[in-house]
Amino acid sequence: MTRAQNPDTYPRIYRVVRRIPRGRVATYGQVARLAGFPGHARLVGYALSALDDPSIPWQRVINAQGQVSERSFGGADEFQRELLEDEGIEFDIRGRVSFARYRWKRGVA
DNA sequence: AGCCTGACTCGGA
DNA sequence: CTCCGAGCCAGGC
Repeated sequence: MTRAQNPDTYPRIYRVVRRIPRGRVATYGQVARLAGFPGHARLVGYALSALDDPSIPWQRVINAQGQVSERSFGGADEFQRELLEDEGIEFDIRGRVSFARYRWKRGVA
């Protein structure tokens, strides 16, 4: 069965994202793995793009390079960075965050 | 059905 | 460290 055919797929992803603490970040691949879909990072990005629930801290999910992924639809990436900076996360000159300092270690918050 | 695209990642050059 | 190509799933045409 494909993920989309399973109505529980997106909720599982959202449940994981919801556990990311304030001031921490996780990668798409990390979320996919924790949700039970190892190797399917794109599925997470897809699920988040379809997200409409404001209670989900989608801004804490970034790519494996430690950067906020750029959107085709303008502004959302800048908004995401602002939200993260408000949580105390710092970006370097290249727009990357330090995983050593901010990466969410599942459960060990 | 085939082809393209996108909020991705990884390994090799 | 950066750049490419391949592998990945879902949606729209």
